[in-house]
Amino acid sequence: MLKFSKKADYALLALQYMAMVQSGVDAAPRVVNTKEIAEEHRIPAELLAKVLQTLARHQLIESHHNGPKGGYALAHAPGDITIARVLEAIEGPLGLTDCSREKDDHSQCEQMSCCNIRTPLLKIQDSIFQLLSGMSIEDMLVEETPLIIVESLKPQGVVS
Amino acid sequence: MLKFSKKADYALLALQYMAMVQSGVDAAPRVVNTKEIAEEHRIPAELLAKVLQTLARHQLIESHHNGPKGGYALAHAPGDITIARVLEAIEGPLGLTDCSREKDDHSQCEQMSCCNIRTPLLKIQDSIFQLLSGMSIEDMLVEETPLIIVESLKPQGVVS
DNA sequence: ATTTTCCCCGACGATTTCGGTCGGAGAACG
DNA sequence: CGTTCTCCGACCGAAATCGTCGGGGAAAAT
Repeated sequence: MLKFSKKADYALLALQYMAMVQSGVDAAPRVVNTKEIAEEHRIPAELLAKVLQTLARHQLIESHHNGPKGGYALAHAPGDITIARVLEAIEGPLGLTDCSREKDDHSQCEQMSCCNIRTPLLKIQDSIFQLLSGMSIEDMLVEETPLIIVESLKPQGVVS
Repeated sequence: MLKFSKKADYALLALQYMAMVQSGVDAAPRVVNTKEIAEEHRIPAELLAKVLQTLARHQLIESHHNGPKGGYALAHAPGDITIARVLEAIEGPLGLTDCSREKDDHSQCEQMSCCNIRTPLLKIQDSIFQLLSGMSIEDMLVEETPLIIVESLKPQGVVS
């Protein structure tokens, strides 16, 4: 039902927390560890650990494995970490249809050479991607979140 | 990765085909059967049958079980069948987070009473819903699909 | 009237993904 | 030097999904 996975939820939760810590009173690059985030949000620590290392592998956060004082820190400014990037890091390249990112092999969509819904779906997909790229971790820090309006216009020349 | 299920794809394919048939030369309420759609799009007939049953149960199409001349027909005008309705019929109520449609029982999100990302995610969810509600089966009939632009503005009083 | 063809509904099995858990390597601190 | 803490990769069960099959009812065609 077009739902985020729990890993994606945990990733956003963790990133928001890390941004909140870093943008707080102490601007120093304080490092937070997995356990702290897990206890703060009441989520299983082991799973969060895996999520965080995935984020680290995709360069969204930096891992400081310095023993007991180790942990993670944001690799970029909160405004540069968009939700689209987070989702792509966690759940792979996002796309509504299977025939979105397939240019090398024409395996699946050969069945749909007669596919009439491809183009409009790609339009929607682009719009969603644009939407997710327009919001970043920084926008999750303030209480009053930014407003996003979606305007749908049909340029079919039907100027009423 | 924010992907449609195959059943949803099949549903959209079938609805577009039915609309195309009905809006074609013969405006008569011609009835198409499952086998015809399945062969036209090279998809397994049994699964498509189940999808069509679901769509009929949700009043999106009407079933005419009239023996060999039976089949399905759209229950509404193509412009009234939005993608959001189709998705909700196939995959249940759509929502990005688990805590979207829960007002009676506060089971899950009790863990996230300290959830700071809820509000912005709900905003995104509303935008996506608005997006999916803005496009209908009718928009999938024309070659040049309508354009959907997403505008993200941040009314934080920062009038630069 | 019989047969065929269609819609309808349930149950079943296989495959993939998701959620969750475990033990191992490396670095700081006592 | 050993303990403790961290990150890291591999592993496993549970669950949803995709696809299939068979039974039943009703209307048209034969």
